[in-house]
Amino acid sequence: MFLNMMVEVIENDIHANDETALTQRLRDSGLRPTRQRLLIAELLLDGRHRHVSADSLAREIRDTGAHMAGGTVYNTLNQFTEAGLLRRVTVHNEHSVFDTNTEHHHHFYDPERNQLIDIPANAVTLASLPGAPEGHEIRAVDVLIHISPQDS
Amino acid sequence: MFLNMMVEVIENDIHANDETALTQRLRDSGLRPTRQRLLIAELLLDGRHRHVSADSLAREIRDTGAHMAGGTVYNTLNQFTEAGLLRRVTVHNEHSVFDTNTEHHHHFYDPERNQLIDIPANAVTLASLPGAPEGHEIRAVDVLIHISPQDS
DNA sequence: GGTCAGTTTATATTCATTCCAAACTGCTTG
DNA sequence: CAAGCAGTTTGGAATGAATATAAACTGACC
Repeated sequence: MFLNMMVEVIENDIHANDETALTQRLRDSGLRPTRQRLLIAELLLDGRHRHVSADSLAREIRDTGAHMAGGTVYNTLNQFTEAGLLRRVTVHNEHSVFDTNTEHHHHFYDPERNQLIDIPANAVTLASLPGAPEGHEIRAVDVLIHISPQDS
Repeated sequence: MFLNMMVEVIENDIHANDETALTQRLRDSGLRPTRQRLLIAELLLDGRHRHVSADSLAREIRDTGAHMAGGTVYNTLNQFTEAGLLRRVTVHNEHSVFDTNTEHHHHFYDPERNQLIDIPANAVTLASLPGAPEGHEIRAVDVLIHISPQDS
């Protein structure tokens, strides 16, 4: 009992700063700092820049020894994204739209109508691009401009 | 019977040029000009620039009165894309990756490893962008640079 | 016309994601 | 600090896009 207590104190000590900081951060974002949100925050919001999918994160959580429902992982990621704690990136992947315009060009994306609008390639000028990583070459450059109804 | 024949001849006449042109185009792309591929080609490869999803195309096909298996629509779209007759565009949608870097930045995408690599925003210079359509404003600009192993 | 590789078909399957109702838990209030 | 409630989590079912599969079909070549 005594031992137990001590352990708890120590644990509190170790995590005290991190946890209260993260707790505050969640609160500031309007999210109740629950056990599962804190765990995900600990894993993702440590300042390192990386890319996770719902699946890879779920695996990471399992590796932690914790259990979390799949839906919660999705919900949390979405909430964090909405709160600006994460950013959603889209990859050339399933759920595609096919363009009969095979010339090089770009797109506006209007999420309201789920609609794409062509932008001629020459309307976007890329003044500089980074070189591709060692041993790779650039195949294509896609610019997707997200638009939304103007704030009034 | 006679009437029937005439109708057929007329139909042949009307479509003769289009069909042989499209037939040729498919052949040139290494695709056997089957009934279903020709129908999709007729719908999509008429020079108009538009965006279709597998689903919207399937609906269009149904509206034509023709029947086509869902899988064939997917297969054909993929084959056309591979042949360069169409272009695949990805939209901010399901199947996402979450980025712990919420600063504005861009990505390399390496399809071999299905991996994203960050590009700092300042490594990409957008010299000019088109204005957003009437009543809309630009929310975000995502640049996705597709890379592949260097040709040797 | 017969043959066969290439296609199409219908169906089953996969996989990411969302939905749902019931159980649970942080927070506030008395 | 107990009670209650809104907000969360849970597990499982549902959805929906896309692919896989095996059997039937068809375009092209002899």
